[in-house]
Amino acid sequence: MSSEPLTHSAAPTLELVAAAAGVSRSTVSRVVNGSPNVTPEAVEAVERAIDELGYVPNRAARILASRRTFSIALVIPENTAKFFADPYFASVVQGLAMHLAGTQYTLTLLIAAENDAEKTRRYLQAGNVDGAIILSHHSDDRSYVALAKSIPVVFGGRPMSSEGPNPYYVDVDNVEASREITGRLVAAGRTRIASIAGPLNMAAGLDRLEGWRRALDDAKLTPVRIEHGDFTPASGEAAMRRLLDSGVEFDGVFVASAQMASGALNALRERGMRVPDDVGMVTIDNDYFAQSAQPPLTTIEQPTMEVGATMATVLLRLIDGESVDRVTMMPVRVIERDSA
Amino acid sequence: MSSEPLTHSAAPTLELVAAAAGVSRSTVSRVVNGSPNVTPEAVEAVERAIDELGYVPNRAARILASRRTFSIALVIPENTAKFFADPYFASVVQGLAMHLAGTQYTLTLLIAAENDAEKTRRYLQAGNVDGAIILSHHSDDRSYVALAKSIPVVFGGRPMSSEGPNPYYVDVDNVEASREITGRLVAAGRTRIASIAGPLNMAAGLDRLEGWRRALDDAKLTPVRIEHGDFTPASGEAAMRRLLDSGVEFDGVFVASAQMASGALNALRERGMRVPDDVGMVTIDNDYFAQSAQPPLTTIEQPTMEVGATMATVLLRLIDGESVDRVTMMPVRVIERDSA
DNA sequence: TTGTAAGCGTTATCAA
DNA sequence: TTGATAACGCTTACAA
Repeated sequence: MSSEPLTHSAAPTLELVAAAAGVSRSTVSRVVNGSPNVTPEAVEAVERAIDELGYVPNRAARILASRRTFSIALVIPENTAKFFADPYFASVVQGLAMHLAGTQYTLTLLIAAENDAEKTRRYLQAGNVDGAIILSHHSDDRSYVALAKSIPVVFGGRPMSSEGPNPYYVDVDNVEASREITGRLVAAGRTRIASIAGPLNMAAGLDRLEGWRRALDDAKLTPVRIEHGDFTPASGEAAMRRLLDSGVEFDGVFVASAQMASGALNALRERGMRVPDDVGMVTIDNDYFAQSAQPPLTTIEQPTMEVGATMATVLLRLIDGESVDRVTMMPVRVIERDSA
Repeated sequence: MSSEPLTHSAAPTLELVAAAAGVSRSTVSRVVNGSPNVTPEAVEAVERAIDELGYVPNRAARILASRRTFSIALVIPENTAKFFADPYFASVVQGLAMHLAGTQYTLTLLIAAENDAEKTRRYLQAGNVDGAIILSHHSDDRSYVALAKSIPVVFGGRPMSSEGPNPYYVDVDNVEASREITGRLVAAGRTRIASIAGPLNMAAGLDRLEGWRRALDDAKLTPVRIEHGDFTPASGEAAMRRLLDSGVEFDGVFVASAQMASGALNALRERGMRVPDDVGMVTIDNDYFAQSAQPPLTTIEQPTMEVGATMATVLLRLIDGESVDRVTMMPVRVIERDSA
């Protein structure tokens, strides 16, 4: 009772359009694909026919005949389970999707199951997509780096793999960004600066830690202590607890992501410590977590939407056989507030 | 210099597999598609050949020949710009994507440009997908309801449209949920209860407001005041400011989403009001916003991942021509904390 | 500039 | 149970 048969109104084919316009299928195809070698009259007639019939090219047929899929894969490793919850990724994907919406390309979401990465790899290599965008932090992106031998691949953030061809990627200079924002702590007079860092198997984790180190170096300060998290709020909270429990004294902390900072703030509050009164805090990402933290955090803003759009641009150029720089660095900016 | 030609190692075709296995293409096709009418020996031979050659069926060819696309569209209205930033959606999409990963189906992300919804509609009706999942709150989902005449469509949350065929959708009982959680405020002794509601052009906004009304009714309390937001933190903050500025006295507030509650909490804190000391607060969604709020909020937990997975299940059954209930209601549960 | 015709890699029908 | 063979709807030489 609840499901009636569906009326799949047979879509008009190119053949029908040709008949209606009084031309051959080739000509219709040319018009549809914007070939310059068609007389204005023919174009006119074809376009009218298309309009009247509501013709839409059959994607599969077009793909099969042209050997181009006009679709690109967005690969998300499954272990990045909380992927979608991360405002950074959310925004990058949004930028990506919106940019693509302005093109002929379609975005296919691919959750790469860990147990058989094989399945994903084969799908990608079987010519089902024209290119792939890999969004992950993890070091297990080796197989994807290799994938680049078969199809154009663009990474979001520098991949960790050392082998394989030089990957194409879009990123920000995490080392410089961290160094600069940690510098704000120094400028505020903090001398015992700790860090809640990201995982060392992610480039962002590694680089941000390095930036913190350099800032301390610049100021001739000694690193106080490092605790690691995985960029989630909960891990930031746990890391801060460990930091407090360790007994080391610190008056400043660089937290490698705003999400972790948010958690760290909770832990601090729990122990009665105040920011910036008792300890200064700076971080990276100007998302809701940084903006609505108590107090709002001095941080680094990344152009997340643009990162997504740029990844799309780079990939499309690669697909079109154009030459592109392997590395595209996006600018960041310091958002000064009162947490340092 | 930076981009070498790519070697698209020609993927082995079904034909090659047939040759290697010493059978016809038809037989290979049958094996690939799990037809029961093949001798074990043939299956064996074909499977070996497939393995050796690393054969993967060509999607386009398969789609073209079978008239099935094995792909479903996830339609996201562009005006739901902040879509990805919403933990609720993020989680639903995750559940959806992971469920689909276990099937033959592929998820195509479709950002529906507002200016030409036509483009999206055509894409969907041109037979490029087997079905569509519409994730939006808005009332402008009329065109999508109509879409259901052409292809199977499942909505996330009750669509607002009144015309067209009865839509299939997966949702939670927002009225009951809100009524129950608001009841916690009553149970805590609150008597002057306001609400920061969602937009009235979304079913969730409407229903949650209705639930709040009923709870007050149940307790013979008079509604104090309503301010509207759009489910984002910023809108919750603004709404709370308006509520405070209005001068009405209230000792309890039901905020229609945890994101808004998070913003509302900021506004309250800014004015020196404390939760739950001065005012009790309850909300909906047990995401990070509810969990890490100060204080953590008494709220309603929705099975977000399951909602996503269920939408996929319903859609696939529809595609397979099976009969499914128009409405699938998912259970929620109360998370009791100390904010009421 | 246009049309003809040969694929593209599958599935599906029909005989065998 | 298997194998020819004709679609599926489009692009693309090549010829005109």
